[in-house]
Amino acid sequence: MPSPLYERIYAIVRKIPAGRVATYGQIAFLAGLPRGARTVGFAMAACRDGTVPCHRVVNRLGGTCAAFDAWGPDFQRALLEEEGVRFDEAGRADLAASGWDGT
DNA sequence: CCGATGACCAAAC
DNA sequence: TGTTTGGCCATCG
Repeated sequence: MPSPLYERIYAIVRKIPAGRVATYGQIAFLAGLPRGARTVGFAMAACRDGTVPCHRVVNRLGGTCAAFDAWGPDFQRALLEEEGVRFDEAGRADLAASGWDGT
């Protein structure tokens, strides 16, 4: 059972609706860490709960994370596309259209 | 307690 | 447009 901060981050990630993606900075802000995007990534790295849709969490570039690329970048992208997330020609998630505002 | 690391972000070149 | 530099927060040795 990780620190309460982790649970808070996980709770926020779990609140992300399908078809939407949130950035680490956004989650960090909602978690109370306006500048702790790195910490959020660290928490995601330990997201072995299985109940956290970490695949809906992407970096500000709208691209997939290195860890996801490890098992296959297309995996996360296809998964998000399956949920309805729009992608541009650059292969990055369209945060402007499918970005999660926190609602 | 201090130093190093990391699924990052923003600005600068 | 793509790459590089510095800084942020939390965890581990």
